[in-house]
Amino acid sequence: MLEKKQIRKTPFRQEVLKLFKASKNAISLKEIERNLTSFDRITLYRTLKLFIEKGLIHEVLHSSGKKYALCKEQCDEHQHQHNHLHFHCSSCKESFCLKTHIQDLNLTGYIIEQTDLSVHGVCKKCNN
Amino acid sequence: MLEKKQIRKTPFRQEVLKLFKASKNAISLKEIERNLTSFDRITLYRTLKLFIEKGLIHEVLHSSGKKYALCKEQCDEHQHQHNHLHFHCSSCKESFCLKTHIQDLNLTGYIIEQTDLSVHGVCKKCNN
DNA sequence: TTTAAAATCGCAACAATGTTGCATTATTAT
DNA sequence: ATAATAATGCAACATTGTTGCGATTTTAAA
Repeated sequence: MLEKKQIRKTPFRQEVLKLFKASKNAISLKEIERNLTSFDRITLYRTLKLFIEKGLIHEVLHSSGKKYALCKEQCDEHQHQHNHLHFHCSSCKESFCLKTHIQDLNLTGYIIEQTDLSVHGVCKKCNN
Repeated sequence: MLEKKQIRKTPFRQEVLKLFKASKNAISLKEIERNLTSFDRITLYRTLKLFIEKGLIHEVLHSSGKKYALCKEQCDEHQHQHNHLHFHCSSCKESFCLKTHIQDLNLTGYIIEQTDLSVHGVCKKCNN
């Protein structure tokens, strides 16, 4: 099992991971719950938290709630590698609106209503 | 007042708008509450919701909560103009992980730990 | 300016979600 | 097999999001 990300192998965690592997897209908490035969709300909460910390999954944010998805890249407990026009500083908690050039997204066929580019990290001020 | 976005002018709303104008960066709900002399939680909630609907402010999403900021562009009740690698379809509610070329963000001085590029709209399937 | 219709406010109440502590149970390594 | 360590499940609580409704305020028309 891929559980060798320093995550202890338990039946519940394996079941949750299985769900993620079977999902093509990001899934919401409710979708996860709906697909579990039985579950404890708190345990699931902690499982997702751990998976995120260990770099196994990452959060996908949108206005009406979070979704979760397997990390496609080499994420670990120190860093998630996924790509904001809003810079969120984990040190000072400020959110900076930074102007950045974003090339045209070639999303032909899609209707784009709103887009968000966000960056987490440490800002200039805190990086001193 | 800028309240001519079809928003009725009330003392409370003016006070909230004033806060936004005085804020250089996006602000959290708690920061708003902290800067109001007195407030009703529900009224504030509805005020923000209205401001967003009318295109006066927009949400800034990050993992540990939402922040809010004035819209810099010509947003209205039909569209917010701000810029995801995750595509959120408002029709089927799916979140697609789309591969997109993102140019280097020239954020020298910043430590980048995690970034998210997200797009809201209607996906190919639903746009038929 | 007065007044009536329409919208907002503020409160109660509740739903959903996030979080911690702790005793019990399961997992891992010896 | 067993002891140390971690995970589980429950209670309890905190935070946030949401609706209904009567009282109040705003707006616009008389």
